[in-house]
This record gives sequence, C-alpha cells and structure tokens, in this order.
Amino acid sequence: MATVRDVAEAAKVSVSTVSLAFNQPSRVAEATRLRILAVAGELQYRPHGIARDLRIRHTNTIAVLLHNLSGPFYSELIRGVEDEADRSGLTTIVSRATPNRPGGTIRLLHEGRVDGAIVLDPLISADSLRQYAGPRLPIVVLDRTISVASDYVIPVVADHEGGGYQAGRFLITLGYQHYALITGPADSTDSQLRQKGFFRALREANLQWQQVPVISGLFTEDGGAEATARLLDTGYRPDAIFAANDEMAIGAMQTLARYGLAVPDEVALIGFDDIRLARYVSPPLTTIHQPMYDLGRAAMQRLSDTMQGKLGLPPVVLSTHLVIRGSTAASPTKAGEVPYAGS
Amino acid sequence: MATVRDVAEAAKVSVSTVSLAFNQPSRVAEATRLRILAVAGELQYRPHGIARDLRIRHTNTIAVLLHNLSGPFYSELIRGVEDEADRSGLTTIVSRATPNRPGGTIRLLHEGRVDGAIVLDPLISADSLRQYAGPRLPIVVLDRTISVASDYVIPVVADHEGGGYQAGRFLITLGYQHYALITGPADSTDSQLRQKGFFRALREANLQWQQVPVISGLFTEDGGAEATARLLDTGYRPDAIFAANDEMAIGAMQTLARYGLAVPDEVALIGFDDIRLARYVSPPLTTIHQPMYDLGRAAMQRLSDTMQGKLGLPPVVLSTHLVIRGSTAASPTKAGEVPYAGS
DNA sequence: CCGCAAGGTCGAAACGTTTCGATAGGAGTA
DNA sequence: TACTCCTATCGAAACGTTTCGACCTTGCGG
Repeated sequence: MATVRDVAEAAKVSVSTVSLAFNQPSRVAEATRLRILAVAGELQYRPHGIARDLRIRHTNTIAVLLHNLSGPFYSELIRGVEDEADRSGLTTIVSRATPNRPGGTIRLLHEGRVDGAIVLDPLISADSLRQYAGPRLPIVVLDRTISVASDYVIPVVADHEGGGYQAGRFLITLGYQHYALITGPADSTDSQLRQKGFFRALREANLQWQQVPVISGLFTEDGGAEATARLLDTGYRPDAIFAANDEMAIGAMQTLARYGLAVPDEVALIGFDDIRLARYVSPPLTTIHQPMYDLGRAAMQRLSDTMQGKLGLPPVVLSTHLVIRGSTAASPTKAGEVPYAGS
Repeated sequence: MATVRDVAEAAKVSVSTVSLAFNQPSRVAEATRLRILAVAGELQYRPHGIARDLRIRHTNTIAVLLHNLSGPFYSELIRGVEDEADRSGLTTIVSRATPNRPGGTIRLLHEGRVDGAIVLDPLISADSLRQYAGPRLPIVVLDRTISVASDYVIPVVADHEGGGYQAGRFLITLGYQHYALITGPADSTDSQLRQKGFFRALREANLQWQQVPVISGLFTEDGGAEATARLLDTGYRPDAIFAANDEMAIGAMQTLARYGLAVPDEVALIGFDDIRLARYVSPPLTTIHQPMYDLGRAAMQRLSDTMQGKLGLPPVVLSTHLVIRGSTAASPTKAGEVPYAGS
C-alpha cells in the first residue's frame, strides 16, 4: 500500500506538501498540486484512515448499538440515522450491543474508535452509559429517558405515554368495556409509559382502570402468547386487549385463536410499534405507529449538535399515531356484557 | 483520557513497561505489574485503540456490508458471523453498503479500517470488489459465485440451483401441471440459479419447461405483485407459481387475491428464502429455506482462514431445504385442466 | 572472586498522517 | 539597493501505542 511518503518521493516534493495538496489545495501551487495528484493516482495512493484518525484525534465515525438487528423496525431507524449522518460527513457503523463480548461494545466505545454513539438496548445499564459518555463521546439513548440524562447522555424518545393514551382513547370510542393489558418486562420504561397513557385514557373516561388486569411478558411473540394464556386461564374474558408491543400482540393473537376466541369479534387487540408484520397477520393488527425513521434522524441530529458543543438542548419527544387495521372491530361489542365466562 | 504515559509516570516506570504489563504480563515482575494495574485502574486508563491499530498494523475488525438491514433474514446472518468472529477475537461492524456515499464503504474498506469484509450486496460490482480485495483485505462474497473468485475474493453461497430443484420436485410430486415463474432482476445470479434448478426438475419429469412463462420482477413485494399482474393479464392461468424469493411471493399472493384466485386451491405458490413473514401471511407460504445463520458462520470461517494465510480452500455451498406450509395444497389440482381462462 | 546468564526494565524507533513554524525566493515598494 | 511581504515549500513534532535491542542488576557456578 502506497503511503504519503512514496507519493512525495515520486513527485519530488516533501511529505507535507503532499498532505497539503489533498487537504488544503489552495495552499499549494496549481502545477505541483496536479503533479502530486497524478502521481498519487498512479500509485493508487489512499490515505491511511487509522493514521489520520490518530493524528487528528477523532474518527468521524459514530456507532449505532442495537440489541438485535431484526426487523425493518431497526432498519428504518438506521436509515434515518444514516441520512442525517451523511449531511455531517460522518460514517455510521452498526453493532449488536452485547455487553460482555470482548469484541463488542467495549472496543468500539471505550477505545476511542468512534466519536459518538446511538444506543437502543435496554441491557446496557444507565451506569455504564454514564461511564462511557463524555465530551469526547456523547451518547444518544433511544429507549429510556429520565434516569440517564446528562450533558453527554441525551435521550431521544417516542411519546410512549401519548401512544398508550391514543390506544386507550380509540378502544373507548369503540365502546369496549372490559380491558386487559399485556405489558413488557417490569423494568422497561417504555412499557410502563405505554401503560400509564392507556390508564390515563381509561381514567378520563371514568372507567375502572384499577381493576384492569395487567399481565407482564417478555416483549417477544412467545412472551405475549404465554402471558395471554395466563390471563385467560384466570377465567377473565376481556373484550379488548392492549399489548405493549406488536410482537406480544401477535403472540396474543395465537393464544386467542387457541382458546377459540375470534379477533376482533370476541376480543379486540391493539399493539404498539407498527412493525412490518403487523400488516400481514390475520386479522391485520391495529397498532400505534412509532416514527422510527424520524427517531433515527432526530437522534443523529442531537448527536451531531452535541459533538459540535451545543449543550443543554431540550429533550426530543416524537409523537406516535394510531394505525387502524382489522384486529379492532368497526362495530364494537355492546356495552354491558358479562366479562367473566363460566370457566 | 489517560494515556500509557500518564500511567507510567504515576507508577514510576517507563512507558514500555506499562505496555508490557498489559500485553506480555510474564515479562514484568509480579510486584511492578500489580502496581501498574492498580495505577491504571485508578486513572481509568484504557489503551487507545486507534494508536494501537496503527502500530500493530491491523484492526482485528471485520465489516459486514449489506444492501439493507431489514429483516431477520440478515439478522440471522449477522448472528452467524458474530458467533464465529468471537472465536477469533474479531470485532464485527455492520454497514449499509451504499456505493457512492462518501462516508460509507470506501472509508471502511479503502482506508484500512478493517481487516476483512463480508459482502452481501448485488450493487457492488465485481470489479470494485476485486480492486478492494487483497492479502491485507480478503473479502467473502455471499451473493455471487463464479465471476468473482480469486485468492482474496471468496464466494460462500447457498445452493440456489438445488433449492430451485427442490421447489420444482415438490410441485411436481403434488401433481401440478401448469407452471409460471416469477424471477428476480435479470442480473441476479441467485435468481438465475433458482430458475435453472426449477427447470431441471421439470425437464427430468418430462414436462414442457420451455413453455413455462417467466416474468421478472424487482425482488420486492411490489415487484412481485406487479410481475404477477403482468402474468395474469396475458390470460394464462397457472396452477402453480414459483417466485424467486419470498418477498415477491407475498406480492404475488396479493395480486392473486385481487384477481380472485384462491391460494392454494386455484393456484399454488412457493417462494424462496424463508423470511420470517412467510410464516405469517395467509395462507402461510411454502418456501425454500436458506440457512442464513450457517452462511454467516461459514463466511466468517473462510474469512478468518484467509486472513491467516490459508488460501485455495474449496468453495462453500450450503444446502437449502423445503418448508411446506399452506400455500401449496396437500391435495393438488387434478391433471389436465385447461390452463387458459377465457380472458 | 570473576564471569555469565537470566530477569527486569528502559529508550528509541516505528506505524502514516496532519500541521505548526520556519525558510527561501521573488515581487513589489520606497 | 534595501526593505518588506507574499507565496510555495519544507522539516519536525505530535498523535498513543508496541516492540526491538540494549542495559543494569543479581545470583549462581566455577
């Protein structure tokens, strides 16, 4: 691999002139510049990124750390990040954030290989985030809010609470009466907020939100299926279920089918996220759409701003919206039916 | 950020001793080593990865370049790569391979930021691959085969031809007679091979494979829908369609529904890839499963071997298998029906 | 008591850039 | 002619490591 020194010798100039020719073209005479460029082309010279990064003390690279890479859910997010990163000339690399693998997160964040990070992984603790983060490595966090904020740990979130509220309102206007909630793991802030919003809607409508059963599952399809089974095994028969994410809603759908309960005729179902699958299950899933692309863009913007020293910007909260599909009935159950079957 | 020099001073030893303490512990006296470690902990010292990489002349990082990141399809692949990379102590970073973006591929591959790459992106030309690749940057290619091979451009593929054959055999044993093919873009080797295998099955069964209509689409859901419409608009009514990937098969499913053709009763449908969605559409899609996880592992293995100087290994071809779901009938259409409707 | 090997430590060079300050030459001005 | 001021170029230092060869102790055997 040709180095700047090779080019310098071949072009009969000093190393610094070659570097200048590339980085500050105006400072070297036209003739010499052309000669250098020609020689460089000849030798297939490419500046060595690592050496450059060492010298200039930053990498122009930012990392996106994800819990897993499945789903267009994340794909959209990354597209947003990239589109925005391009505008600042930053390179985006994606990595699965596996806390304890030697080759993973640590190497990227802690060895100065990136100038910033966007993290979406509940498994990385707030503590380690705070420890990693600093003026030379701001971190945008996409899945939690209050607990982590500081000058260099910046939350960007969707309005989970508002989304939960939208779900609640919608079911209420449809006239459902007997609700059930399938939430995520207890430590998921997102899940808590969605639940909170949902209950707020119920409360505002003077419904007995305290008596609505809340079952928690794993945020996965199987988790949702299992949680729903636990719910139904109590004998309770809700006429509408709000699942804290689409994966669980889809799991719920399977369990409902297994129990012979028709969706949406006997039980309405609403999810959260609007993953691609939601459109394809039958019936298609009514859900709350999260603006993943916009979240990605906003995250990258905040990161970029912070990297340029703009501190103390107001937190970003993007709104969600309701997507009505077939898993909720246009004509709701009549009010007043008996919620408990004779199980 | 503390440097090795800071640690050295604080521990009253030379810089080299500190480095030794970390990298060749046996070469420094136990007492000093402990002292150094203590001081390093105190100062929160982390070696600077970039400086290290520059000195040792490699990065222990490999890049996975993907056309896009959607789908558990790629997620599985990456999991395979990572599991294998861990065993060699390599860090994996993923990037969308967007040929002409300044911050993308070029920076990663051409500026010496990675020691190897795994590429799955039909848009990167064989030429640029050959140009990038070399002893210091072997590249494993996952989506093409003959055209690119060299010592440092190594193909790892699924047996697309065999998969196409499996699809063909299966439809034949079910007794279908009037086939149609929805292929991907003309320049996709994968698609060609799948078609070739499919036709081989037909030929072996003495069926008129030359007369089977072949429509090409975009490898996307919409592409499949559109291609299917073009097919049906000719008036031809196949009783079985082989789509060269699942996305297109799902698109086809939609068009078939629009034309009032029931799947699988009036038209059987088989796809390729076994993406997650395949299980959820209705009817669930019969398809050819590609072993993405294994492909990822195999790719990483080959890469690692090549990086260690093992050249000329035999090409890797992993086999596919048939996954039977609802889009093909258990009881096939009777032979001899009229394939052309009165359109 | 001397010489030598082994163990422990160190200084310096190297990796390939960028950039600061200096220098040389030439043009313009007085 | 002598001075200043540009412009084009250069040399050297710096970024933070790793590693090679050298050096200095010690302890031991002869």
